[in-house]
Amino acid sequence: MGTLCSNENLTTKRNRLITELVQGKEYASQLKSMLQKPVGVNGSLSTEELAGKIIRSFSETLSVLTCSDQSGFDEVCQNLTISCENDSPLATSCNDRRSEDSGHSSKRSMANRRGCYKRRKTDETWTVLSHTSEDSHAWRKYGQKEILNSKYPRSYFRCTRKFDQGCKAIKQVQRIEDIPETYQTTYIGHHTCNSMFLKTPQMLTVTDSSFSDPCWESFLVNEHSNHHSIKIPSEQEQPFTLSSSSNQTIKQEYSKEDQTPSDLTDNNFSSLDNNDLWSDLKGFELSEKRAIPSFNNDFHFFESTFL
DNA sequence: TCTATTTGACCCCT
DNA sequence: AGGGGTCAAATAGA
Repeated sequence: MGTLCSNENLTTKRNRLITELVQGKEYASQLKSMLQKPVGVNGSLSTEELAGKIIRSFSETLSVLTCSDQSGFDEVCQNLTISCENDSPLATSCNDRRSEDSGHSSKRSMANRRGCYKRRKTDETWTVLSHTSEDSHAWRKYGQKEILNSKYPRSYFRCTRKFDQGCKAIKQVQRIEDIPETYQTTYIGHHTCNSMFLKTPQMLTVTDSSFSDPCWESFLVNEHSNHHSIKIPSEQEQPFTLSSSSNQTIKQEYSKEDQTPSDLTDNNFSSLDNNDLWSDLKGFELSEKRAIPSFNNDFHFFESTFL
């Protein structure tokens, strides 16, 4: 991934994004065809291989968008009309002071800490409401806070891979008092750790109960640009079990984890029409309009991004 | 002993 | 100034 963050100019990055996304779409289309006619379609790639390629495509795309070349990322964000709220840099040398401190037993002086604190809200954020605060990723709680006018405290989690793989994903979980047994989970930043890729194939397994659960509710709150638009999924977009059963292979985080690019699209769709990248993407649109398999939110959102 | 969680304090941001 | 995000020592648990 690190090699992806070289000094590519904006045009190069854009082309790479387009290529990756178009490729991913094509793979998803193939996958759908294979699922419809599972026996001996084309005889080329297996469903697993296709799924892997799709995942890889998204990963490449995300890595381009979130690479350490902050200026490039900002440019891409702006061209995507994403409000990244880039008044402050996302990743400064001080942004992750804990990692700098890891291994140091002595307490840092307050003078050294001053000015190093950076809020993470400038990262891409999205919010999910669900009946559980759990998901497929390994999180480590690092704080809890009583929130004003809120009955329940807010818990703060970071990815357990933060130190060994530098994953910057964090989440905040707060129980909603108005809605029983419902948690609002705010994810900040994407997982860059490998655990995501190791677990991803599991998202293909969905239990029937997860589809039929009448109590299932989940929707996203896009916080870009402070536009808190709520996306209420269709029935097809309710594929994941939110129960805290032992089978945790399917969790909502898969959907929101990978749907972020489309999340941007869903909520900022109109604004994209006027930028070059969107025009380019539309230009790449395949002639054959296919529905992406609904068993997977990721694919569905992927489709909605481009079709 | 190691790892995870709790919790009070610190500090940034609005 | 105060709310909220993070740190890190203390504590709990495996």
